[in-house]
Amino acid sequence: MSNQIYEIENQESFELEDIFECGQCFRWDKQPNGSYTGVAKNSVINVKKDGNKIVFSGSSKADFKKLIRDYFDLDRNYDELKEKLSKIDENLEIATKFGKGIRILNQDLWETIISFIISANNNIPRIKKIIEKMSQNYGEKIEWNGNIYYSFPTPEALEKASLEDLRGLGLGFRDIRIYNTTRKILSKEFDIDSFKKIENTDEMREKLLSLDGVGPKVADCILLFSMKRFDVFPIDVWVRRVMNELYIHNENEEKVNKKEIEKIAKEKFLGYQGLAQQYLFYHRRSS
DNA sequence: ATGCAGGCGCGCA
DNA sequence: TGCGCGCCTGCA
Repeated sequence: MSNQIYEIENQESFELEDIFECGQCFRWDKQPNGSYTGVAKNSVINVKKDGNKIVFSGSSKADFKKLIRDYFDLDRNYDELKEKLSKIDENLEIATKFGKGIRILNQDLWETIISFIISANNNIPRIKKIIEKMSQNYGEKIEWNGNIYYSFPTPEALEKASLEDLRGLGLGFRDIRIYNTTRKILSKEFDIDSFKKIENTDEMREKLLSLDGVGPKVADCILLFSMKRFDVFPIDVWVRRVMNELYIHNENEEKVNKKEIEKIAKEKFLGYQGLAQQYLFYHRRSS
C-alpha cells in the first residue's frame, strides 16, 4: 500500500513521549530515531518530530488526514484546557507543565474495551505483549515500509479463539472475561453502535459495567481513551496515591475511600476530571 | 525466591 | 452496600 503523509506545525501540546507513555495506549513503540510507530484503526502510523513540523506517515485505506486529526484529537485546544486546569491549584499547574504534550487519543472502542480488560492486575510490558500476540494471531497483516504489522482483531476474528487459545496468549485468568465479552458484543446484547450514541456518561458507564471484566476503573479508562469523555476519573493505585498525597493526607493510604476521591475530583476538576487525572497520574508516576 | 503489577468477581456480613 | 480475598503470568 502506498505511503501517506500528513504534516502539521509543531506545537507545545504535542509531545511524543507524553502522548504514548502516559498509559493510555498499548500498541505504540519508540523507534531508534525517536519517532513512534503504531497500529490504529487498521492503519500503520509513524509520528516524528522534524524541526518545526510534526510528520505523520503511514499506510491507510482511510482518509489519512481525517484519521490523524481524529485519532490525535487535533481539533481540541489543549493550551486552553491546561490553562484552565493550572488555575485550579499549584498541583495542576506543576502537573500540566510536566505533561504539557499530552493528548487524549481517540482510540477504537472495541479495541479499548479488550485492551483494558487485559490491563487488570497486570503490567504494561505484559499487556503490550499479549495484545501484540493477539493481533498477530487474529488480526490482519499490514505491510508498510518493508515491515509487517497486524491490525487489532475484529470481534468476529476473535470469536474464533477458544478459551484454550486465549489462555495460550498469556491472558491468564482474564481469558474467560475476553471470551464472554467478545460474545456479548457479537450477539449485540452489548451493541457497540447504539452504545456510541448514548449521551449521558453515567449511562454509558453503567452499560460498560455489564461486560465481564469491566469494573469501575476499566470502564472509566474506556470512556476516557476511546469516547472522549473527560468527566470520568479512573482510580488506580497511582491515582489513589497521588490524590491522597495532594488532597487527603491520610496516613494509611489503603484506607482512602474511593468515593472520597471521586467527590474531590468532581468538585475540584469541574468536568475535566479525566484530563486532570492524566496529568496528575503521569507526573506522579514519572517522578 | 516471593512479591508484585494501572482490578475484577465472588462470597460473606 | 461494603468489604476481603484469590487469581494467571512474567519479571525483579
